[in-house]
Amino acid sequence: MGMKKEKEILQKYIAHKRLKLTRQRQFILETFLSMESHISAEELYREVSKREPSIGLATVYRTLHLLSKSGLAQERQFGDGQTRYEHDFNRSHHDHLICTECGDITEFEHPMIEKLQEEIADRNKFSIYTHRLDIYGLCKRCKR
Amino acid sequence: MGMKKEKEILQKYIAHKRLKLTRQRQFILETFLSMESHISAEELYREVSKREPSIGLATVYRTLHLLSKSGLAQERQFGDGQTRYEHDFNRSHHDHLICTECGDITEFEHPMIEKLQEEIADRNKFSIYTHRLDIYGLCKRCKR
DNA sequence: TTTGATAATGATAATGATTATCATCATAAT
DNA sequence: ATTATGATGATAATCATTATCATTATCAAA
Repeated sequence: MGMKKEKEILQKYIAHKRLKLTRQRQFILETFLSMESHISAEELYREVSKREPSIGLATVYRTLHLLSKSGLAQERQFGDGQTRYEHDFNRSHHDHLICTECGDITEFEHPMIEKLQEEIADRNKFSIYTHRLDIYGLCKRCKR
Repeated sequence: MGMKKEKEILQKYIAHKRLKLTRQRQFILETFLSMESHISAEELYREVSKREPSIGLATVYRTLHLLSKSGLAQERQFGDGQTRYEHDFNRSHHDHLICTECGDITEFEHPMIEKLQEEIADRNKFSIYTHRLDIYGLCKRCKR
């Protein structure tokens, strides 16, 4: 699997911050990358536990924060009560269609919407740091 | 204060569902309407307690759910860990600019963005139930 | 390559927001 | 007024996440 670049990024971040590269962090990163995007800490923990039962839930949480800070993951809330983490390496900004029936999350990009947002920010003398657009409804499979 | 209409709506909802119109529910609604939008349950509870210290936090939570179901309030998450409730009577859809420095929330409307979203939904054979667009950054006061 | 400083781990207690429980009370229809 | 039942207040429970702490692992320097 092509996760060499991601491992390098983590190593670089860890070196820069004078942290330590542990067996657990490496394994959690590998597992994170092997799973689909938008997983919760609990889901990742269950997957990790299959092959490394000694790794604790707290370490999964800690590592997810680390991945977020190093730019490999992004924390997001979709309103189901738990934080979800999406892959964030070499990804351009995108937004989400969330199916309220099956929980499926589809990503999309729309440059024109971004442009219009800047317009609004200007009008309000607001300086944008980030944004999110979540569209809730039924995906093509669930709307019968 | 012009909250006659809102009281009627609550009464109608309560009658329809065969619930009961209590002193607490009326007072919580009045207080909710007298405060600015986007408050948390805790904030509303503190305000309510000033004049009606006997009203419990659980009742505030329960009443906020009731107001949401009756269309007078809308629950929203802005990522600060607590649900916020906005006034939702006679209001058209709008989105939010959230200042990450001072917490200020400004509302805006942009019909063109709505249109573009429908386009995306069509393209994905997705049927929209609702959406939210939150723009995070610094408001004009906080960006120095 | 040992050593030593210190970051990381795993287990688990703590937290904070929200919800459930339950005995008692209030409302509204009879 | 009576009564059936929904509502309340106090508080225990829940759930996701974070903090604590004794122990272990990493890594840079000797």
